[in-house]
Amino acid sequence: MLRAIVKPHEALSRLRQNLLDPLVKKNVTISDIATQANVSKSTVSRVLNDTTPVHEDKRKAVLAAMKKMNFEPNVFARGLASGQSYTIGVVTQNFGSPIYDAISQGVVTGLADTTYSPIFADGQWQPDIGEAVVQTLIGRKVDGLIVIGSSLESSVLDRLKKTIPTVLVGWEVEGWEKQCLFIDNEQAARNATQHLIELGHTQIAHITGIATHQDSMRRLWGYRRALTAAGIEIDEDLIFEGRFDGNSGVLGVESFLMRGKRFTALFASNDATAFGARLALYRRGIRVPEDVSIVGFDNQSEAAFTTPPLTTVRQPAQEMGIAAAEVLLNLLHKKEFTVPKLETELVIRESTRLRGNP
Amino acid sequence: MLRAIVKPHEALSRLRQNLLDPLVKKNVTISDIATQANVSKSTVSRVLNDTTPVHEDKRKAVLAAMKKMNFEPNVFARGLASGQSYTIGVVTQNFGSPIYDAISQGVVTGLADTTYSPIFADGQWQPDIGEAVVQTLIGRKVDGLIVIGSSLESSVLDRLKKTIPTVLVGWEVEGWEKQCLFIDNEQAARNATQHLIELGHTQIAHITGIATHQDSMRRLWGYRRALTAAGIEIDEDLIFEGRFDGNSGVLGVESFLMRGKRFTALFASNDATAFGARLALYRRGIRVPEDVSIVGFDNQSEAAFTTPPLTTVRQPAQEMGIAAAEVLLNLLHKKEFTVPKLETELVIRESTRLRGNP
DNA sequence: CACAGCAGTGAAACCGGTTTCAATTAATTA
DNA sequence: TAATTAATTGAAACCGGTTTCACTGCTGTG
Repeated sequence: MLRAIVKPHEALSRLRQNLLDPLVKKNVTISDIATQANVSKSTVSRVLNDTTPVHEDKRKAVLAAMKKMNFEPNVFARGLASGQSYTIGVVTQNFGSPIYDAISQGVVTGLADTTYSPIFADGQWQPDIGEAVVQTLIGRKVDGLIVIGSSLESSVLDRLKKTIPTVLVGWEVEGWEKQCLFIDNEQAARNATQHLIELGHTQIAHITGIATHQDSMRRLWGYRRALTAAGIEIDEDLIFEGRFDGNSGVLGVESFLMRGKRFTALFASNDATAFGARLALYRRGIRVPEDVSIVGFDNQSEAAFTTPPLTTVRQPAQEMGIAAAEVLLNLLHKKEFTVPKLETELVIRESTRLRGNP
Repeated sequence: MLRAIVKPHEALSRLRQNLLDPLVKKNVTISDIATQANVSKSTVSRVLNDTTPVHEDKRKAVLAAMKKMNFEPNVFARGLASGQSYTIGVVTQNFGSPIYDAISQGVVTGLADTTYSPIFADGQWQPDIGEAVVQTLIGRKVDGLIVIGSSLESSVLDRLKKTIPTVLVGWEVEGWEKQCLFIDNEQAARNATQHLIELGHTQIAHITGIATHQDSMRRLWGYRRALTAAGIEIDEDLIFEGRFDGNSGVLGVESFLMRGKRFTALFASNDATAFGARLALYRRGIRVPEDVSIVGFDNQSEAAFTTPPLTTVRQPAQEMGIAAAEVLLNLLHKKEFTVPKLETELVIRESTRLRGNP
């Protein structure tokens, strides 16, 4: 016994819609499916979300109808009713920086084939912009947040923690152990410096990143620790405060040279800085690696093609992004999980070699 | 005469909500504002959207109430009712490529301070992925689309054209003149090659990008035109098919050298390729620019710090992104506008110089 | 002075889903 | 075989806005 369950007003509204705009492909709604499959809206919704058991026959009928009519649930209706948006907000420290872009790309990969989509926002290196941007994302009802780089102040973080599931990538924050992905910058920097020491260098310069930036501080710290551990006295004049960009590399080297500081090796806080440093040396006719060895950090794609190819620390950026997506997904589904340990790797290329005669 | 307009069920539901979850900051809705300002929901909505004139007194009352209660309209409810999402979908050719990232960044900038937010998706260089990704975005009810790079097939484009306001950036498509932003790749390539010719070079090699890619074809074409115009015969053996990456640069140069082809200058289809080429020359002990001059394309940030700094064609990537956002906004608001003309610029640095003795 | 026209407004329908609640039916237990 | 329990299911409320429609005063016109 078939029944045609059509509410008077629903039929009317659909009719009117079609009359007014006959060219528009009418949107298939859950009600259409219900009619087609001869069940109620409720049942269709149940099949859709798998919340309550539905008799196999009906389930099949519903699925068939959905397929046949090419049904796609309306995200707004769904969001309004359920409160979920299936959207993840991603705040990046800076759009266009190789390392943050790579992490972002990882997030995209990690979210592919899930029901969630990322929506990106750029913190532009400024915590207050970051805060505003988070606000916008929350206004857009994102289900979760991934914050790349130390783009927020701790007060904002505290608030976030009780507001919305959040994962931090690329920086370590106390109290966030379960939802925080980062590499051991200090150890990595130590390894990098150690590599130079093992090659016989003792006069090793360092150009830092943005001084207040966590990565920068830890890399500087690792550099110091390596030197100290090797019994090499730290010369503060061989440390230059940079800003993570090519220009800092140029300025740093210029500064050392103008002050007559001697050094046979240089550890740069990131690859961009290393590129700049390499250029400054080139300008002075100082050879790499014959006269000065250089180590960078990040292993951005260009590092393999500089002259000479740059020895650098590889960050598993892509993997971090993927892992961040996974952790957040687990958080959202309240599943148990452990935060993966992320390892860096020193990629030895041709910008470093045994120290020659001083 | 004040009236307390509170629907029984609304009051009840709010009460229950608060009882159940007293810690949760209850969401302020349009009804709350209506009650507070002593008007109807309709009026609040009118103030919110400025659709129908509202008496000044009431408007003020409503605005005051909204401010006082810190009201933010629910995007889902709004989207469901109005059909607008205030979201722009951005499909990029490839996440992580400097040039596309820069355009994306421009879009972000262009959309800042508007009511629209971008939501990004990565086409991963593959048209079919691009298509899927567009589908997802449409499923998310984006109000408009920005497609960066030639990431879609023309059949898909045709469909898009009648479905949703779309702007194309970084590629030219017939029939899309009013909503298409691109640079004159051919002219730019011609200028770049011309620059080499003016420096006295006649044996000028070229490494292309992905052969089927529009940018690549046009740059190749510009290269040919410049040579022909200068009366230089084109040597097909001096053209190598690359893939827009560093490795292509290495392979290209290796290929020329192994076949004993002589050249004193090289035009690379992009900077990444130029970097690779420069490395290959370095490996062979061939100097730049003394023995070989190199010109790249894109002016990505690293180009200024290579040894020597790379002469290259600057693309106004950021500006293109900004312009794309503007054009789309105008499209959405059905405003008149003209598509801005975007100019490239040859940035002459130190990788090119007068040809020495052959 | 009667009537058309317009600014302003509230009630209620509507957008398209989810979820609660009660009812129906089938299966299980005593 | 009667009573109880579990599995399914539909009706209706609800999410929070927008928009249509009808109605109230006022103003302008003849």
